[in-house]
Amino acid sequence: MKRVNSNDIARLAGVSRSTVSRVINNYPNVPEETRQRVMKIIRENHYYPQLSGQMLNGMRNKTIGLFWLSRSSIALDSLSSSYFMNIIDAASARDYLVLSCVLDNLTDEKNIRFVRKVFMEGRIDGGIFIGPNSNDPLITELAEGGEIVGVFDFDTSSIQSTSLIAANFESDSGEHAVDYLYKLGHRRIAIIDGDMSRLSSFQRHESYMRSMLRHGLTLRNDWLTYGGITQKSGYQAAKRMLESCMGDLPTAICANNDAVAFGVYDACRELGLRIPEDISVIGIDGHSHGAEIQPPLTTIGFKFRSIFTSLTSRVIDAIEEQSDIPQAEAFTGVLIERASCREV
Amino acid sequence: MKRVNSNDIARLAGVSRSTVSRVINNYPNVPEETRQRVMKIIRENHYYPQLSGQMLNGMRNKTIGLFWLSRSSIALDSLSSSYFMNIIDAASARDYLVLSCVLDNLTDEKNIRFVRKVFMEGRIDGGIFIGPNSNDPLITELAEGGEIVGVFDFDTSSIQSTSLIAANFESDSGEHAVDYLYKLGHRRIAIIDGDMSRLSSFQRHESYMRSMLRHGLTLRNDWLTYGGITQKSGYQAAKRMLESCMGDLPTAICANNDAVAFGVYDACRELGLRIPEDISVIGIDGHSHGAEIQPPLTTIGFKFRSIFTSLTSRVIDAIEEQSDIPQAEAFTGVLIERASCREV
DNA sequence: CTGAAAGCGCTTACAG
DNA sequence: CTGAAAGCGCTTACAG
Repeated sequence: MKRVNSNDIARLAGVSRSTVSRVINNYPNVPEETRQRVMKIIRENHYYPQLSGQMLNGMRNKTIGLFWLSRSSIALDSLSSSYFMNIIDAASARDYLVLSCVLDNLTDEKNIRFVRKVFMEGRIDGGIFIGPNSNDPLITELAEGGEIVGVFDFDTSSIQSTSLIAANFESDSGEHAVDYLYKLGHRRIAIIDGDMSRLSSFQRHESYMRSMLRHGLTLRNDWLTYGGITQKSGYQAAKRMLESCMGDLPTAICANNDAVAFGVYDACRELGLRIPEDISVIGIDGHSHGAEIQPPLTTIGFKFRSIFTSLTSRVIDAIEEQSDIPQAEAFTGVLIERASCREV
Repeated sequence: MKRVNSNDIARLAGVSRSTVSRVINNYPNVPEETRQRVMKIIRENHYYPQLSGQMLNGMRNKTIGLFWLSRSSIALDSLSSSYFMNIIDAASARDYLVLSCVLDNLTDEKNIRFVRKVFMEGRIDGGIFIGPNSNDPLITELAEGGEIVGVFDFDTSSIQSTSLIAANFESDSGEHAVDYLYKLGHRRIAIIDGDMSRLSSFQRHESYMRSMLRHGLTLRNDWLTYGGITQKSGYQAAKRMLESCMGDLPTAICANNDAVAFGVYDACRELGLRIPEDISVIGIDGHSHGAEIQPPLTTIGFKFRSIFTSLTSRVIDAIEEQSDIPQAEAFTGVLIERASCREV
């Protein structure tokens, strides 16, 4: 059962393959009558132009690659699954498809070769990376090689290539968090940092510090600790930190993100600390789970749908060679005041 | 900056394009020395064969389409996000990529055309559908047209095409649930059904009934209700059902799946019913969230990773034209006894 | 407005 | 073991 091709359609419609192609690609110089006739034959015979033929002529694939890094942190996270949905939706709205890949890291030679291959084989018109280290060399290499690359949470300052497109968090969410706690009367504030190789974690760290210094608060070593970006790492960091200063606790904890804050909840529960009675907790992200947990988590919330829609659609703009595409956009967070922080 | 092609490699290596192709495709009749020389040139020049050229010669794409149905029920569900991961992993282990599409339904003409197009354009070698109605005509059409189609939770009994591959739940999970409650002494058992157009919901319904009848239990209309497959629909169904028989409550509720069970929890909380003191609840699925919720949910658990790995790898087997591929596999659930059911 | 022809990048009988 | 040639299914200058 041979699949019908443009030759068959041409013959059946009594035109040349050129004309069939013109109809398919909506060339203006085809009389309406011819167009209708050809379209009818196409429909009747269930003809679908083969992508491979089209691509060989330099046409676009209409596919973007989605590269998810650090599987462990996203596996069971509803926030990631909605990221994913947002990207598919945004691509779909532009008539693009999404090829999804999950990678543990971008450092193994095997993974690097894999990503290069996906780009170079002509499978995708561009790619989006979620969760890479800031300044990852492969991403830079691809962008400088002219590939269209979108990245969530990436430092573009050192890269000139216009084919690198980023969507980032504002750089001062940490300040908002500390300022809010300060306003509630907190002076004894602990900080759990994330993964410092990620732009957002680094920026949050820096902006916590800025606000602490601005308010003249003491940066106590036993109240500062490195965590990670997962709930588990937040739990471990909080437990370690709180146990080390049990007689002299902070009154509030800034968690690098909401998942880490959930980990802080776990640690507090285990140590018998009530939130917010004994200790206040503030996150950053606006994870939907934060509204369901007890007590509901106060956080700096972001509109992830907008972030990913913007990123995806700018990547597609770049693929379609539009001009004046903003290379990096930083999104603003807003305080979502729930019940995990109290006045002191 | 022209991309290097097989001609360039041939010239640089002092061989013909035929030989370059033979090296790339691991033909046996190439002397090791030649192979090495060609490979070296390929690496040095960062040559990647264009997929479109290869496909035009009938080679495989090494891509499978993943069609997620009923977006609403999967959007924020960690179970779905792990389904997804399992499929990508299983495909990746076989060197296949996954093109992901999300669709509300398979009934809109627009969606039907979209799916047909993805298959027919030659983008994918086969596809996997998650969450379609049992007996969906499009899936039947594709399979009978010779496309390789894998489906999760699908009735294959009326379809002869060997290119249709299914992974299903065992048909008697409902019996396990009711039998367990019976063993705990429950005689007043309520049932919340799911979406009867899905094979699993229908089978669970039937097997609840079977067990109820076998034990001689009364099927009371006010204790039977239709729900859906989401937490929200479970909440609504449970609330409606419980409110309608407040003076004469069942002692246990069988929820069509774990998400529905979570909805039952919500309804019970709202109505002031304690689980399991006032009413026992049992789910089906083995959702990880069930272990975290209070009280931890007793359920019939499935190994989703195995289900999706099996489905994906059988689809790839079919793509690669292997023989004796099991067309439908039914997976067995095991009782996970937690704290939501008590003895009466 | 339209067709014949060239060409995109590959693979694979075929012939040697 | 290897190359020249045909061909996969399309699009697009080009010429009319």
